[in-house]
Order: sequence, then structure tokens, then C-alpha cells
Amino acid sequence: MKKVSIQDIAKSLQVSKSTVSLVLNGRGDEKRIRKETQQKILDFAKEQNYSPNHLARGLSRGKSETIGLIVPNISDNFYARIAKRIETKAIHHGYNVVFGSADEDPKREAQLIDIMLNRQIDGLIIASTQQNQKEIKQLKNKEFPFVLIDRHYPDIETTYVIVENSNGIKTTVNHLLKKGRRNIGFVTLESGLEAMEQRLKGYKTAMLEAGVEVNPNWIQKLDYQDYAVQMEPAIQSLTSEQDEVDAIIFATHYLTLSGIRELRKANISIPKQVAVASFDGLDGFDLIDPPVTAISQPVDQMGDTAVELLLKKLDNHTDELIQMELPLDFVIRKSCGE
Amino acid sequence: MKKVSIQDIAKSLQVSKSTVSLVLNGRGDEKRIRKETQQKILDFAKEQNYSPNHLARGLSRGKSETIGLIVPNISDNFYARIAKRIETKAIHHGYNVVFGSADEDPKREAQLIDIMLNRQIDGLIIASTQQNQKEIKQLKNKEFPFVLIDRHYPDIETTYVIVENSNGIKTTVNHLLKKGRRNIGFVTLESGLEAMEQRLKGYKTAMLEAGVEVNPNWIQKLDYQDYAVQMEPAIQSLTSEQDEVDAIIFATHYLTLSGIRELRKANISIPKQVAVASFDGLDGFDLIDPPVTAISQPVDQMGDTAVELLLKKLDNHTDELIQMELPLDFVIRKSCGE
DNA sequence: TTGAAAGCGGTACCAA
DNA sequence: TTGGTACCGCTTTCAA
Repeated sequence: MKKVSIQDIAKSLQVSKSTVSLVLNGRGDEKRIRKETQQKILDFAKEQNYSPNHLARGLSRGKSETIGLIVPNISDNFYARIAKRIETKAIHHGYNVVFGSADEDPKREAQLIDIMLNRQIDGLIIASTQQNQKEIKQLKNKEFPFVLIDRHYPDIETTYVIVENSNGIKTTVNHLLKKGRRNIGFVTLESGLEAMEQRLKGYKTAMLEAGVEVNPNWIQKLDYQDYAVQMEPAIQSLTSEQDEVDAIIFATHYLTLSGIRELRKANISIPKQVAVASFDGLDGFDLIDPPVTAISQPVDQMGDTAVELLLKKLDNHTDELIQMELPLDFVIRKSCGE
Repeated sequence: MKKVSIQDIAKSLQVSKSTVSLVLNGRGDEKRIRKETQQKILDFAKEQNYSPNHLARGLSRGKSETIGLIVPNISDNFYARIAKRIETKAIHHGYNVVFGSADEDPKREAQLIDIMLNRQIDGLIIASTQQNQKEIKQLKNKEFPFVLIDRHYPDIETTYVIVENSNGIKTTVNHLLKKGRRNIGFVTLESGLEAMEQRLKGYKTAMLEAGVEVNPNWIQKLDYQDYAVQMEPAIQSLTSEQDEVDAIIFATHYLTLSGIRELRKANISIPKQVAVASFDGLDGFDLIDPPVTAISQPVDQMGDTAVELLLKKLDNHTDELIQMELPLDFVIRKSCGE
């Protein structure tokens, strides 16, 4: 049961490859191929269930109707949701998506970019580890169409879609202040990610504006690879007598889960002793005891926008740079007090 | 900044395409190409940062060192975790992974299979919607290397990796019985998925073996697309006076979340009035009030095994069919009582 | 209205 | 030790 090629069809039907190709690409009428010839080809193709070899087509056309998506970690709910949305949207516009998960590893990410380019994808959407300056710059220099999502490089002018990280945290801090909390801790990642920097900045700014002096110990930075282990001492420090916070903001959903676990272990009641808020939510946050107040990200909008911006580049061959910073929702639950 | 091809290198260096190709593929020594020629080529390639066009190579070799992965829904935590594991494992063996999310839509899935084949992937791992008998049979007839994961077609003999669905639920039922619950409800999907059938079967068998007569109303089947809405009446029915269950097993993690939500709305205390157990867990189940007892799936093992089986097929060109049914873990928390 | 042929970027076989 | 060349499957231009 070998695959039939355009050759095979041409031979069987005693017509030329080109004719077959044209008809099968719906350009029969345009090229005034006789109706019956067209029909004959179409029928035969269906009967043999012909389907084109994309490699060959891509090679020949120099494009592949495929966009690549690179995320840091596909098993992170946030990126999984984005990936799904992007795929749906892209399909809808006739593009296919191949994606790769970089495992938060810059090398792997660079490798993925390389692989995808070699596969002649037409464009790229990247949620970057943000440690591949060189590669991103190369993409830009080559004028290869790409858009960054969720994470961008502050030092490189590119098209990107991110969220208002700083504002999101500010809102949260203000909410906590309104609830009477002053000693607000902030648990984030030691990562160099601009998004994390912005969240931290939001925290500092809001505290400053409120006239609360931030005790440096209130800010805890954990390693991505090891946060679950480092969470325990972090929580201990935050809740120790000298630093005693009455609220903690976690910079990601998984930090939040981990943090709550440690707070419980330490028998610290939420929100009575320590209020908790999370950047980014998770299905089930409403069921945790207590339900967790969270900044919710506009995942669908991010995905849609990224695809739209990329398609615009592909269609118009424009290299106009567009930066979008989407607003965040704030979902108030009980973890910050009534 | 155009991409350099093997042609370009050959021309610049006054050697032939074949020589360049051989050297660049590390077969220079084998073919006894002079060291200095090799060096020359290698250097030049590096300098121009040559990288091969995978489309061309794939077209020529008839294979692409890529495996395809199709899941029903990449935003489902379970499949996201599998996807990640599969990718990591595949990379490690020199294969790349392209994946697609079928959105639980059989048509989309068939389309994805088609697209992937057209792209000359070497093999396929599918967590199927289980509604594409024809396509799967075709793959089998073509002797195209593929392995099914998580969901298989009971009527088609294929290689697959699934879990002991029935046993998993049996364990759960027995656990509940031991806790003194007898009126155990079962909330699942109206899906025709073999996995769901097996879970249901496990439930029925365990109840039968325990001598508990199952009230048909205890079994609630919801539509995948609409489960959140249908959960309310389902819970109402299960907890109504005439059917009154004292425990509910949910057949997926999202059904569990949704179910707990409705139980709370109805002011039914867990586990006092109704115990709850879940097939498949979710990060955060330990933090829910009360922490949810769950059957936990061996995700990593599933992913690894699937890749191994596929690679075996690819390497040995064997079409031996292997069926693996992996055992499940049972994580006891408080939602089934102390 | 259709066909022939070149070319996309590689691979691999056969000669030299 | 290297080069020439056919071929992978499809697109596209130019002629017929």
C-alpha cells in the first residue's frame, strides 16, 4: 500500500505532472484545464486517496504553512493552555503548528529554534527562557517572522504579547493593604526573567507608594529547579519572629501551591496569620482551603493575539514591530481575608 | 543573509556536493575523505553557519527523525505531562517530536494523522479520541509504526500502553467499602472511550463482589463538552433522598473538581456525608478541603514506555504487537474519611 | 489546454 | 579520495 504520488497519477491517467499538480491545487479553472480532465484527475486522486507530501511541497515552495511554537515547559498549565489556544487559532487560519517544550533550558530552546527553522516553518511564536539573546537577534536580523509571547527581551526590539506584570502585582499589593496587611512578603524565582523583574518591581513600587518600608528579607527568590525544597526555609524566614509577614504574594501558580503546603506544615493559618495571593491561577484554586485569590492571565487573548500578529507578518511581509501588554484580571477569594 | 546550502559550500570550496554531504554527515572518515578537505569543509560550514534543510533531507532519505504525538487535549494536565515526558525521552534518542492537540474531535484527529504522515514523520504516538477506527486500521495495514497511549481500540490489535483502569477503580471502591460506605456513586463521561468503560466495569465488578446492589441512578454519565453544566443535576440526583449516596468516585480529575464544587454548593460535607475519590490526580489535590484521595497515573512510565516501544519498531522494523497495561498508584487522603 | 523541464536541498550509488 | 548524477515529490515557468 504505497503512497501515490503526482507522478503515479500522471502516468496512470496519461497526463503530465504539471496538469495533475495544477488541478489538485485547485488551479485548474484558472489555467483552463478541460473540465473532464480535471474531473478525471480529481476522481482518481480521491480513489487512490492521494495526499500530498508536505516535505516535497515545502521544499519546492520554500514555505510550509506551518508555524512553530516554543514554550519553556508544556506541562505548565499556563503554557499548555496557551499552546492549545494557539493551535486552534492557527488551524482555523490554515496553518499547522508544531511545538516544542524547552524544559526551561536555553540550550534546548536554541536547538528547537534551529530545528524549526531547518524544517522551513513560516513563522515562530516563542515563550522564551529569555537567555537566548543571540538567537533572537539572529532571527530579527534575518527578518524571520516571529513573535514573543509571555516573556520578552527588554533589550531587543521585537513584536511581543505580554501581560501587565507590574500592574497586576500592584493591584494585589493594594488589595492586601486595604485588608490591613502591611508586612507583605514576595516569593518569586531567581531567574532573570523580565516578567519576574516586573512583578517584583510592581511589588516594590506599590509598597513604596503606600509608604511601607520593605524589609529585604520579605523578598525571597527561589531557584526554578529547586523551588519545592527551598520553599520551606523561605517560609520559615518570612514567618520568623524578626521578619514576621502578615501576607505573601507568590509570583507563579506553582510557587503558590508549594507555599501553601509549607504554611500548613508550619501550622500557620491562612488568611488569619498570613494572607496569600497568587500571580496566575489554576483550576481548583477555588477549592483550596481557603480559596486562593489570584491574578488571572488572559490566556486566550494572548494566544489569539500572538497568532494574529504573526499572521499579519506572514501575509503582509511587514516587519513592523508591535508590542502588546494585556491587562490582567484579579480574582478575589478568601485567602486574603474577608 | 540567505541560508547556505550544500551546493554553495561545494561551489565555494571547489569540491563536489557529495563530498560536502558526506563530511557534514560525519561520514568523512568512513569514506576516507582527506583530513584537510574535511577540515576545510567543516570550517567553512561553521563559518557560514550552515544548517541542513530537514525538508530536503527528509524528502531524500524518506525519513525525518521525527515522531508525531497526537493528544486529545494538550491543555489537560494529564496529556501535557505525558507530552513533556515523551518529548524529553525522544530528544534523548535523537528524535524530534511534533505534536498536535485534537480537541477531542475525531475529525481533527484524523486530519492531524494525515498531516503528520504527509510530513513524513517516522512514527506516531496517539492518545486517540477512539473514534477513528478507519484511520487506525489504515495505519496498521500500511504497517506504519505507531503506538497508542492511554486509550486504545479494543477491536483493533495494536501496540499500546494503557493503565489498569478497571483495577484502579476496584481498589478505590474497596477502599470506600472498608470505610463503611456502601452507596457509592460513579460519575463518568458519556464517551464510548474504552478507558471509561473499563473504569465503569471496575466499579460494577467491585460492587458486585462486595454484594452491594448498584442502584442505576448511582451511575451518572456526563457529556465531555458540557460536564460542568450537567454536574449540578447529577450531584442533585446522587444526593437526593431516594438515591442518597455516601460516596462518589469521579472518573477524571476535572470531573472531580467540578463535582466538589457542586457538592459544596449543595452544602454537602465531604467526607462526612459524601466521600469523594478521583481517578487521576492534579497538583493541588492535597490542598483542597478536604485533600482528595486519588488514583495516580504513572505518567512518566507511560511516556517512556510509549517512546521505547515506538523506537523499537523503528529500529528493528518489527511489527510485533505489544500491549502494556501499567498498574496504578492509589493516594489516600482525607476525602474518603479518616 | 496541456506538457516538458528545471529546480528546491539533500542523499547515495557508481565511476573515476 | 573525490566527482558526477539520478532521484526524492512537488511547483512553476515557458513552450507547444
